[in-house]
Amino acid sequence: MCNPFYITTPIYYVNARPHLGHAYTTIVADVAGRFARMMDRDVFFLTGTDEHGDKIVRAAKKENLSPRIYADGVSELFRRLWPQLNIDNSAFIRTTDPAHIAVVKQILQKIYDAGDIYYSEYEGLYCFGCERFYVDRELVDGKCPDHETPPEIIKESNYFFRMSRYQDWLIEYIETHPDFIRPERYRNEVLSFLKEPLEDLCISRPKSRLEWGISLPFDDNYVTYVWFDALLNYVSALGYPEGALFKKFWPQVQHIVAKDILKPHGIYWPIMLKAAGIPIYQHLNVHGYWNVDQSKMSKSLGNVIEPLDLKNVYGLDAFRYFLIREMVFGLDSGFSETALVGRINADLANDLGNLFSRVTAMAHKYFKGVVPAPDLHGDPLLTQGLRSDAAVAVREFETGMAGFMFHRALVAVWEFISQMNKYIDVTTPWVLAKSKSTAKQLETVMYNLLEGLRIISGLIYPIMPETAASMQRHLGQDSGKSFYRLSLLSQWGGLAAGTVIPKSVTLFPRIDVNKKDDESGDAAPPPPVRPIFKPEISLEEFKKVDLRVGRIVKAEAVPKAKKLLKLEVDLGEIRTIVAGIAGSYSPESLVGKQVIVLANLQPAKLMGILSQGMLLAAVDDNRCTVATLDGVVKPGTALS
RNA sequence: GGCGAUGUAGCUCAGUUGGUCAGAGCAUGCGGCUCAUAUCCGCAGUGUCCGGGGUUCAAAUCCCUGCAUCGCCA
Repeated sequence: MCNPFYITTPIYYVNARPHLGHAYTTIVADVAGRFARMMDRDVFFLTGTDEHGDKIVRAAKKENLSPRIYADGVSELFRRLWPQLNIDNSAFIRTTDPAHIAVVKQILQKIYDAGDIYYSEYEGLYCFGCERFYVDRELVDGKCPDHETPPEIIKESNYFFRMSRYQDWLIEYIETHPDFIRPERYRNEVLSFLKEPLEDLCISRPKSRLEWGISLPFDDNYVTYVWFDALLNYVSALGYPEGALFKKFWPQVQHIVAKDILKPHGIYWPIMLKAAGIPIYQHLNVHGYWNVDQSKMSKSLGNVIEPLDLKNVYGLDAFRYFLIREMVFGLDSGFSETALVGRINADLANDLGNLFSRVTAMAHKYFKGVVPAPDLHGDPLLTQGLRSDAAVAVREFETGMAGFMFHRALVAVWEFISQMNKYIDVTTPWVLAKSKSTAKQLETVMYNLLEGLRIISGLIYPIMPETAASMQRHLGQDSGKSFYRLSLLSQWGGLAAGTVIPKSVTLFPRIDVNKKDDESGDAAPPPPVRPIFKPEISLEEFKKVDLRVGRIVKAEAVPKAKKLLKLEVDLGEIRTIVAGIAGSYSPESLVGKQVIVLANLQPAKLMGILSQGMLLAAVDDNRCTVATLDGVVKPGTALS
């Protein structure tokens, strides 16, 4: 195979858990990737997670985790979601991967050496509470909107990427490549933004403010601005600059993003590529938002419905179909259970499912499940009718898919499904079956219908891969083969006469809307918020942790420290432990308490005191509770 | 505040260069068929094409203006 095709989703920022928007983008990428396989192209499909930056540090702090552990946990949530959505990605990149970090440094150095990065001092309004700069218009009455305190003017030096130098180049590039950014509305948005002078991009953060990032190769006092780091994943994942994947797939790349990150992808990214001497990507495909209408969600799952949970209720293929069919790529769409059920009943159950069921049932009734041979010399109305309709459907499907107008591709398929239903009505196989004299016509009609189903099953493959395979099996085909290749679908007559087809099947059960309403009478408890767990470890790894029972024998406040207490704890031997629990415990209340101590933690100095271990405690909204035991045991007893 | 987009049947939306352009799907009503998941097929609608003004023989389609919603920018 040649003709490489590279498709990407954005790497998702791990400050939030996966939601419908992430799922949509990734399903679209999956659909585009599977379509490329239909075209016999060699596909590389990349997704992953973006993990650096101060928002991650803050999100981690909220959960009382280190940025690394926190990012590991959320990244894992994404990684585990994709198989549930039948996402066929080739790789999953993380910006914390060492290989990615190395590429970022390499490219930064290259751009720096070329003179497109410079060092400069500037002044800004900084809120120490938020640990970030604000511009005037973000302030409320001159105060930070979160902390309601006036920000301070501070000076800071940083590195800047000379984007302004490439402004005219980019404008010209977009104008000479009309569908570089599509749909057109987003291209216009970028162009209108570029009418104003482009400011250089600050691409560093001093480590005094932020440590969670990739160090600049030419100044170790700074880390890289998260967008500059993140965008480079698209090339680092391919092993830039010498990797075989990079050489094969770049720049045959289609990026897919939601409209909120148009600017980084439409402006920063092409300029970064240009500055780094890398060929520019093919297309940026921008989609809109899903507005979730909670009022049109049934309450049977709880008060607030996660749209993603509906895939478990109604089936994954139906869910994928709905997302691809309902949203006009580029525009916003409404998401509701009502709309989902409407699509399932009308399009999937009534039109496609029922068509499949009635045709295969007739094949059994009239031919004992053996595909008859068509009579090619009969009435052209019978022999040719569906043939040209199928050709039109395949052609329009291809145009729609290739142009990222997925809903139009599906409309074309459903037009053909409708023509199939009409064909049955016109040819009336049940009448033909009554007389021996019309046996040939019946054979032709049934062959054409079964052949039409074969083509439909191939066309729906990228959107509903499971249903496509199921249809193939029920047409007596080997569903493991690449039946979805467009070259096979554009040719009529691929189904062999004599093929034995299995019993009829219900592809999509109809959903009884009234029944659904009855069930939703009582409000169920809200679904629990699933916590973020750290990545799995082995028992061996856990055994490295030495937990002991300790008894606090002495406790005193540490001078000048708000939160710290100095404890002496009996673990069989007396240890000094400094614990940050003064906000919740007075020293005297602790003496005599039985606690759990991490005994083999590397000692650390806190306020000049060497702490030889750590108390286990649960922290909830800044209040902390020390872990104790259910009964009294000897100090120094190990926990396991 | 600047720029731009959108405003078409109950709902979701098509309508390329002004002249069968007043449409599709869903929902509604009626009729037909019985192979099929009470499914399918046919028929029927209803619309001040956001309001107002203008250009033209002719405007949903072009221009101006107002309103509403949304987006980007400041």
